[in-house]
Amino acid sequence: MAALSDNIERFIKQLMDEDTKIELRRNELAQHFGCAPSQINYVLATRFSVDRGYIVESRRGGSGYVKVIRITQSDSDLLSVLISRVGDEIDKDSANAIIHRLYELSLITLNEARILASAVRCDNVALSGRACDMLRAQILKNALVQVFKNLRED
Amino acid sequence: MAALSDNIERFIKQLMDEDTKIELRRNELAQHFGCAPSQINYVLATRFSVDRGYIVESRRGGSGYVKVIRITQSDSDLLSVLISRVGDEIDKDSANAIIHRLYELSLITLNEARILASAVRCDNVALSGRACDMLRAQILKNALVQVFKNLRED
DNA sequence: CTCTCTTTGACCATTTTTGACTATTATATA
DNA sequence: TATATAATAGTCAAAAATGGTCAAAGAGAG
Repeated sequence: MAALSDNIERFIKQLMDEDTKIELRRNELAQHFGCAPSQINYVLATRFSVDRGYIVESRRGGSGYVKVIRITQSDSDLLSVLISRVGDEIDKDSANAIIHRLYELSLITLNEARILASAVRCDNVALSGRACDMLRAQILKNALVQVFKNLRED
Repeated sequence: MAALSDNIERFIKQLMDEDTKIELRRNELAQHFGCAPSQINYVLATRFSVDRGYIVESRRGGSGYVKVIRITQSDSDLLSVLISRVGDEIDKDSANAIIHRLYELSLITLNEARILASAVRCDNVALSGRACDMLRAQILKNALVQVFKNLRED
């Protein structure tokens, strides 16, 4: 069995037992487990992905950190549904429909919906239809993650 | 956990809580935080930039000082200033500084700031630096218009 | 034996912190 | 008044403190 990764995963989940958000020091953690620091990244990438209901944020440099945030199960389900719905490219109408839905579910406010819609408009941008759809998909997916992250933090 | 710079930033902002203008002694402040005086310059440069809505003035020599001034502007002025600041292309850090400023001015909420920042990230997008900066500028300007439109409606 | 998942390590990127050297200005002194 | 001195602040590059990436080696499961 792949003990190390599982142990690290368990350790992090224990830390999160009561809180939905914790802060780690990558190097400390690696030292604690006597492994390479990049091992921590591996665990975060494989066990704490968005699909599994987690969001990871970090900052480098002096007093840098790694934050792990848990989103609720139902939120995470919806999030992954929406993300796969968006896919690699999405046209403007479908994007707007998704934004509208988020608004109706009260997951975002009217202002947020408008900002999102404007971000996803992609007109005035010198990109051909296909490239535009791909770009829109990327922006929308980034924003979706953000929306759900916000939900957990409030 | 919080970095020295973060603490100094917070300290200065507390001093400015009610006033739009304060005066500091660089060396005193450095001593208070037990750090190199140039650390203060670092904080001023990274956290109190014009993009973030501050102006810093100083004078050397006997009874020298450092003044920090928060820029205040009417909304409509601000919109045009920001739009021309964004221009036809803008890098990520400057864009984030502007978003941060909108948040500090309470013109957008934290959630909105995050959505905007994510929309403007442009990573994962197969675009070269220059094209990316142009795209970012376009998205940001669209969103700015939206933000200020929303303001008028509330 | 092969395939996949894990683990490591060398190299990269970012942010903060410090220090040596420089520039400016008020004030005391000749 | 001219000059020296002390008191400030600024600059810039190096060092320190983090975290990230990616490809290759290792280990287990079938």
